[in-house]
Amino acid sequence: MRSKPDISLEACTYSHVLEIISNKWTALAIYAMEDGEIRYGEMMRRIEGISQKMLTQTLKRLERDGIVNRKLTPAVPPTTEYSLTPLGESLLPLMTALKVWADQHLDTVKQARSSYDSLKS
Amino acid sequence: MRSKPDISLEACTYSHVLEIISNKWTALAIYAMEDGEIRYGEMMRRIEGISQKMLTQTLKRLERDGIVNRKLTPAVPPTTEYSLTPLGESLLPLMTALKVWADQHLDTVKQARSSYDSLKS
DNA sequence: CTGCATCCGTGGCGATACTG
DNA sequence: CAGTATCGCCACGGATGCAG
Repeated sequence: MRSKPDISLEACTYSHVLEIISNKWTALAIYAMEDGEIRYGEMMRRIEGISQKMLTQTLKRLERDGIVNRKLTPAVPPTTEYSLTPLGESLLPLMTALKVWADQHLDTVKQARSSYDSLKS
Repeated sequence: MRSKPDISLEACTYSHVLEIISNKWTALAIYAMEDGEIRYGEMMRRIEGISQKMLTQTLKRLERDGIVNRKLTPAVPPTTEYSLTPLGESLLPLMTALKVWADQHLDTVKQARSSYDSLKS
């Protein structure tokens, strides 16, 4: 019996979720907002090593996906508050689950890597 | 008041998990193995659109991370069976959680995207 | 059958400079 | 303060050909 392809990128829904949250800075941006509203500059200061360009780009994507709310106050100087939408907050349990797995198993992964690398050297 | 960065890529453990599972074909490869051992060629046939190079590369990474087991039978022609390790199986609940979220909220994301795009056009 | 080697295009990301 | 614009690097991934 020969099988036809039954696993596709389009049909695999969790691949699409990963597209949303797997960008380099996305998880950190969400993490910065989990306690409520936060200003652009405050995020810059809290997230180590992020550039203005990447913060802007990351937030824009999240806003487009309906995960983040952008509240602009046009004054001089202007202020912008970012916060999670209900949709964004629904991601938090997922992130937590990832974190739990990480805390339990990341050491094992690191060990597997180093033993694999030492064998192949 | 916090003025120092307290969120970093290194310290954020779920960023590391994402590095493991967020490659383009990784989720699909794991998905193909969730029912048990499967041969290389069988995976090629089941996963739509994957190339040999990417399947090999994906499996190698997963093997290095201790997520996948590789059982080579050197015959003519050779056969190779891939399967999830216990560590790999511990990822399945995570994938399921992603899938559940996807099924519940992916439509909302798509709507948010199209309404965002129509506003910005 | 199960890979590895190579070329190459695309896009993510960083650094820097500029603006309302 | 909160962005935009531009340049350049490099890893990811696709296509193709070769090998044990």
